[in-house]
Amino acid sequence: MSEAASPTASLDFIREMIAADVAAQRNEGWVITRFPPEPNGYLHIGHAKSICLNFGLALENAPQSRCHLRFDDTNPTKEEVEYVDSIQEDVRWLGFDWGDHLYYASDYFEKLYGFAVQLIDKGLAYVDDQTPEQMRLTRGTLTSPGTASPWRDRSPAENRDLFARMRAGEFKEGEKILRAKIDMASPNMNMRDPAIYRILHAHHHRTGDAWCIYPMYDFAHPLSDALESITHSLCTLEFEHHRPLYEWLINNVDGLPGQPYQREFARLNLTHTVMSKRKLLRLVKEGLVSSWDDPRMPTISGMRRRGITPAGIRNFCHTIGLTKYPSLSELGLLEHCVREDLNKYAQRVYGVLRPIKVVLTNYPEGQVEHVELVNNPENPADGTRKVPLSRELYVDADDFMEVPVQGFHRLVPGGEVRLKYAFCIICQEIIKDAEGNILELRCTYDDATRHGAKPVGRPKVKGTIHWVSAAHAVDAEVRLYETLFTEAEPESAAGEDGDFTQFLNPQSLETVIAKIEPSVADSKPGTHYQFERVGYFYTDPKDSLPGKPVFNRTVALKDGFVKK
RNA sequence: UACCCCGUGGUGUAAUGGUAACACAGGAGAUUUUGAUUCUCUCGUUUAAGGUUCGAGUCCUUACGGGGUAACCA
Repeated sequence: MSEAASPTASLDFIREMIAADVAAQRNEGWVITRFPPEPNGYLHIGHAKSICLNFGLALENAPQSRCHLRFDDTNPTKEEVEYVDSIQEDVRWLGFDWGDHLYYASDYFEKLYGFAVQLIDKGLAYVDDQTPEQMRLTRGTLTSPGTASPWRDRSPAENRDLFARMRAGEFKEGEKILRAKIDMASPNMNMRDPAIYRILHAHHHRTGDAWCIYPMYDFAHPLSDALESITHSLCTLEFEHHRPLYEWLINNVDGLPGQPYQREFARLNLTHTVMSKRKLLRLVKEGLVSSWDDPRMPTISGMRRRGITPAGIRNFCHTIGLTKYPSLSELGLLEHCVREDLNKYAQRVYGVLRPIKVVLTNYPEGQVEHVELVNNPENPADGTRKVPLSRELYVDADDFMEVPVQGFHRLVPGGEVRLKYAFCIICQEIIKDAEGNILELRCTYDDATRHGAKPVGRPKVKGTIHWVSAAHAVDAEVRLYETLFTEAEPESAAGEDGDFTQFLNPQSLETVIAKIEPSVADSKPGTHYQFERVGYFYTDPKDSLPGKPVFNRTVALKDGFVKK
């Protein structure tokens, strides 16, 4: 893959560590990583960072490497098959492949149960009868140690019996819990006898009703990693304090096939959006966006629907690097990566977003000619296409100014502009209705300025604009997206008690009926285009129909024209 | 007010004790029948104070700043 680190490029701290492990022949030089989502929601661009890291590592360290996709499905009350499916689709779409290595933590429930019994036998786990409330109270605080549960010193035999009865369904939820016996006075809250198995009389999307006790993340995760012989377990910074517990389990459970270790990196933060599942859910639930795959959402499915490309996302993830610094990346960088990708292959077409009619008064009525346009100047192999041209046209309202500002060199009254690949026109007259709205521009064209012709003694026409033939143009719904939020950091701007939704951008979606050249009328849903001089657009995979196309603006083109 | 992690241009990263570099963004210019692309130039940086050293962004100490942590969530 082009974005893979070249041998000369410097390594981030994770890759450096892994390179050292490989050099030292740790695990015989194997690098086995995993991407371990909980199937309780849709993936977003933050997950993409982790996906690119874990799957990227496998690619970079081939052939002694692989990356597993493992669903961390240990909480049946939150998980659904729908998410299992969408996550797989998203990872594949991003361009990665787990081969045969698709796993579920729930596949290990029996083994995990055995490991818990092992800890009980070693006197390293006990069944606690305290209520969740009592446990919270006796755990202590950030500044004071916790106190031991009265049940902390039950014998292994009693614990084993109780744990078996938990599994058998003899107790109600919250009545009993299995805890690791570590250190109630540890400054690390995670080491204060963490819960490792709880009672949940819930239906699991894969194991059905086979279980009524489920392992906690802190217990299941390291042991699942070990069972899959994962060598490097990479997660985000908020799990840093869980590392001692991760290592405690790896060190205290016997018979593990692998000895993984965990390292943490900073999660992705992006300007002008929110990333937490809870907040994204709120946007969907309150109808502030249309769905999880609303093109304004930072979800993978939303970005896909918007026309953001996998390579664009991968390059973005590569460019932002990997550190422990809690950075905030600019949305503009993602947009740059997407433009850079699309520029290479998106076919150019003409689309007029805000049409103004132009009548060429000296062009023969009823005449139609076909102008040859280049499909992609970046790639001549893409060839050309013919686009009809006639007496009545549409040009973009943005390309006309009745009272031009300084530096504006498009169409102005009495001024000349080039219709790209056709000829130059001069605006002779503005026709308005009673309210003063512009109805049409009456222009004359100059046959001597046809494409390729180099008339001598004429001042160079600075402006070149795109156009469509009015009679031939097709109406298309075009969705123009802006940032979802007006603030770069909506959460911080809202403050502790504030509501981030107050910074929702009222202009984040504008729908217009555009006039597009006829060649894209039957565009296949899911096709990328560059509307010349305007931006990159994507035929909406859900709503676009042949003959009735719908376009989403992926990202606008950079506009070098700044009004003074 | 406990513990852990982190501080390099506006943003994101690099420099592995030896000339602070790259990308994005911003600015200027060239090219251009996309005000795009491409190309050139430019802007601007080691949080602070001590210490170690011939030499510190890098090692040590302290301060300051930012983030994280007290689910039977992951």
